[in-house]
Amino acid sequence: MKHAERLTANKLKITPRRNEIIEIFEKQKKYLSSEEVWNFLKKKFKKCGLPGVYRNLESLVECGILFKIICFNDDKKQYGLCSVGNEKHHHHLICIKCKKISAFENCSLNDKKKVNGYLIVNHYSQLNGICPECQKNF
Amino acid sequence: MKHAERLTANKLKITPRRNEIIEIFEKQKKYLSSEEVWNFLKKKFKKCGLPGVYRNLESLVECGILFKIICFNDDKKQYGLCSVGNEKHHHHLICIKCKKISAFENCSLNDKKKVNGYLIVNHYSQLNGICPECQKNF
DNA sequence: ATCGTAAACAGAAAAAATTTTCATTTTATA
DNA sequence: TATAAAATGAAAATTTTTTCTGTTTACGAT
Repeated sequence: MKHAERLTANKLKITPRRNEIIEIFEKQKKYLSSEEVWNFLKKKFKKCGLPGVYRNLESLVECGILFKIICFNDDKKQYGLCSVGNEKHHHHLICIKCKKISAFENCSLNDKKKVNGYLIVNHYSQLNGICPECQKNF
Repeated sequence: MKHAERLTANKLKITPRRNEIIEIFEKQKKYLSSEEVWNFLKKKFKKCGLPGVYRNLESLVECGILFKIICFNDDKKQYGLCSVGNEKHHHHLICIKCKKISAFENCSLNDKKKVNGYLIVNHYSQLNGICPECQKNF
């Protein structure tokens, strides 16, 4: 599913800001903070408020184009491009050195199952590691 | 390992605030936002600032007494009491209705050393569901 | 047990990050 | 085009973190 389809399927409009945000993530190939996205965006759009950036990042997460990094130490929220989309169940693997993102599809957890008597609705996972390139360089 | 030991092992001091925060979580038996903790805490301590609450919640997470809820929708940060401690590898299962917390120890990701060529450093997981009691009531 | 000290803790105020509100503009579609 | 829904920036509000300064805790030496 293409990005534009994904937007319209979620009643989100295709705007220059959104196209540019997606392009930024495609070029950078790593996860970015809201402020980093804003800095890139300001190069293209003079008038460009931070609230709009936050709103767009959230919208893009809602429709599955971006995802939020599970991040407990950083003071800013971090977002990444979801290359798999939400067709397949998967999680993300991130490099703690260079912030590169990789998909991880071998997840053994099934929603709709029961665990400890709980009816599972959904689950989150994230693997943090060091990518092959960074293993060489450090 | 007792809470007091856990604090001193991490060079954290045992203070009335911290004892009370731990007690609040033990009594409430569910996850709480920083502001909810503050509201409970103010009943015991007249002078009690919100920054101190945030600092203590973070400290208690660092030493493994509390943990942070992976929470993408709520506007406030949420914390829960970690009943297992960090002796055993485990994750948490939370009830999306009543906020109750349960531990989940059958994690298959634990033994993974390399995934997609990445050297795995750590990982986060959280299961969201509906607990047995809430299944009856809704 | 009591005192002295250094490290850790705490509140207040300020700063930073994020979200909401509101009025205006842009987009998609008829 | 005309219209309704969605998106936007600016300003304000809210949440979270940091800084600064005074206080408390842990612990060793009396």
